[in-house]
Amino acid sequence: MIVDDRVLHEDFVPSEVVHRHEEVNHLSETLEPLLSDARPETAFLFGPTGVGKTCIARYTVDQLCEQLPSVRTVYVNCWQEYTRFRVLYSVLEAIDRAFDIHRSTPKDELFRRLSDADDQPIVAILDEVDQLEETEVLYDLHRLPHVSLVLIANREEELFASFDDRVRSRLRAGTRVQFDRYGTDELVAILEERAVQGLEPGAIDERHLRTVADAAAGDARVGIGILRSAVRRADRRGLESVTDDVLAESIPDARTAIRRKTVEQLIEHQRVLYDLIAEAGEIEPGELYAAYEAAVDDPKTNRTLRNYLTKMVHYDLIEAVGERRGRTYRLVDDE
DNA sequence: CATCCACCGGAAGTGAAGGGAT
DNA sequence: ATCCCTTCACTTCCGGTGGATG
Repeated sequence: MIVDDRVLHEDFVPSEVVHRHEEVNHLSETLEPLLSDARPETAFLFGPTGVGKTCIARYTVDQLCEQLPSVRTVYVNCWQEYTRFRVLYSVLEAIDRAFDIHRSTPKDELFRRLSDADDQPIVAILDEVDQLEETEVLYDLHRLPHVSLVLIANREEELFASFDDRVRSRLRAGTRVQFDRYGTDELVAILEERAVQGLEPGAIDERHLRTVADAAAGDARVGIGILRSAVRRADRRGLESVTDDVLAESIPDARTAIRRKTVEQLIEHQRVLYDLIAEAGEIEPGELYAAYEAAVDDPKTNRTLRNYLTKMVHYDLIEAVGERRGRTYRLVDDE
């Protein structure tokens, strides 16, 4: 049933964009000055998850590369690379200037090397930039005339709130591209395109795609996840095409899969906290700390737990209700 | 109303790990 | 082999805040 597995992967970049022409144009206009050797403004892509921000950024930058092969491009996911060092390192790595750089290399050396590498323009896509812990690195990159930035985040206000003053004032100018939730029809078209490219003809019909799109509620990532899960399930059962039954089983499956993936990224002690909160439903900090200390062999300090908890709130896994005294923690409910 | 005090989170310090220089 | 330097996860210390308590 599956012809090309990659197409059903969420970070696949299609060769043709189904919707979002307007957004693509807006972004490519912003980057256009590069063609005449000028420096583009910083571009911001805002919108909820699964609306194609990452995909459109990569697609547009790829297109630019075809017109202008000399431009170097970097994609950095700030969820993983959240320190100044790691971001700078990722950029250097992408332009092949990362040789003999290691932990003991001072950060300023990384920056110096990057500013020396000004023979070719660099376009850096920083995804999930609101996860960045050392936002000064944006100031660093912005200072370099040969580096252009494409910054991706969920909400503008929250992103700017996390910046320090210097970064905020430098980046206030810049182009904003807003992405809205897909409608069902748009999502069906996107899924159809993937099905055409990745599946055997007739593997899934339009009616089922519509069901998938409805269940995904405007989130293409969830939609593609459901599609992938349904097709695999049907394949395992030796079916020729996706049926109602298979689809019904795949929907809840794919919905929790994304969260599960995030939970898996947590380190052991964070997961203990997560499980304790899940078990209690809702729990006060004092009680949570006590339960944690009882649950593990070598407990971390209270302060470290608070760091873990704020991180997990950031990841949208748990939610803190109330302020200071009287606060409780609970899991984020799945609408 | 005054005073606790549970909790939050910033700042600075510690020590392990990794690697260069000598 | 030794010393020195870095980053990074964690700890120690502490000031601020506002609901709880009498």
